[in-house]
Amino acid sequence: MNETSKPETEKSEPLQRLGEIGLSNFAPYLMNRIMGRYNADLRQEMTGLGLTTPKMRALAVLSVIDALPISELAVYAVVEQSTLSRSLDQLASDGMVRRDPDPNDSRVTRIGITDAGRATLDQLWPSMAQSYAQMFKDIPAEERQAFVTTLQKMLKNIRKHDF
Amino acid sequence: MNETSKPETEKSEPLQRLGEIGLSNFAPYLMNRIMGRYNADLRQEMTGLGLTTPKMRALAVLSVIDALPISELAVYAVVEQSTLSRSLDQLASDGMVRRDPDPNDSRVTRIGITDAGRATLDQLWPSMAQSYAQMFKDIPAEERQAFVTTLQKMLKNIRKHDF
DNA sequence: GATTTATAATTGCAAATGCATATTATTATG
DNA sequence: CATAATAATATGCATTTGCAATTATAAATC
Repeated sequence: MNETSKPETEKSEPLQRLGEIGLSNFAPYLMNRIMGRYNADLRQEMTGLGLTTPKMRALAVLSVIDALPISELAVYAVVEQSTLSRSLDQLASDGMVRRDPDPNDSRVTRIGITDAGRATLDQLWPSMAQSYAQMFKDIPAEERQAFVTTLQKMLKNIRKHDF
Repeated sequence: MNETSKPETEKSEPLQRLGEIGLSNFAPYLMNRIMGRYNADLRQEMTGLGLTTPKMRALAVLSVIDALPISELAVYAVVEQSTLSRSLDQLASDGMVRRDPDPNDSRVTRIGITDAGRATLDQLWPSMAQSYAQMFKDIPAEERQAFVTTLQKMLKNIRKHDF
């Protein structure tokens, strides 16, 4: 038996509908809404730096894990492969990344972030950190940690790759 | 003094960088990545029903809160106003929503979901519920509840409107 | 080792997106 | 009560996006 805070009038249906759950209790809705705001807030800053969301994400990932194959970068950065390909065109022509051929597999292109790329990301980082702080305002460290732990489990549950 | 589970080698910097936090500890990254997968998984199902992400979100919100002004629907559905306007054109011509003039303010158009709209959403719902279940697989009810509670706080922290 | 199958990356193209602006209606101000 | 400022929605337009197909390379199978 699973206990709930308040006993419901009915036993659980085979499939509870969204109206019954309510938007504000439906985690995917809340997450989409929060990230929508976060990303929209950031877009403004990015525009000033000549970045789009995919370009920013690519740089952000590369600042942590450099020299990734494009296909892996697409997964980490959560950007469609074809979109990423074109974003990399722009980043490369702006001197923010390099395309290096993989020595072992000539199908693969590895992407490296340049100093200029890091510098641009550094300019954006304060805004990202600021939005991050705003998001977690008044949420105690313990709760934040628990939240991130749950997120890590969720990612493991739904990701298609091992990274 | 704030205590952490393990004492770090250094006192907290004025601005910790992403590389130091690590992607897998950075909540916005994890959330974007999880929702990216969730949305991409759903997109496939939606395509078969003639829906796009904005159209689906509009229907999902309307299934819970009907007769919303377009501007409010845009906030709830996390879709740009102009994008939503066009999505509603399509939904209306497919008979999934109605545009009703607001009796008190003739600038406002209120959107109502039709039976056909509900029926389409019902067809999609099993996939959404399935992705939802997959996301929270092996995560106990208590932890899910705590997670949602944190999300609700976060939304309150970053939203621009009172709803 | 030739042929099939699978993988990485790019590109053509139609559709979707977001910004800035236009249009219409409402509210606030002088 | 005329006029200016604000608000809701729609639309023009350039850019971005995602899907499907293409190209090039590698791995698997016969």
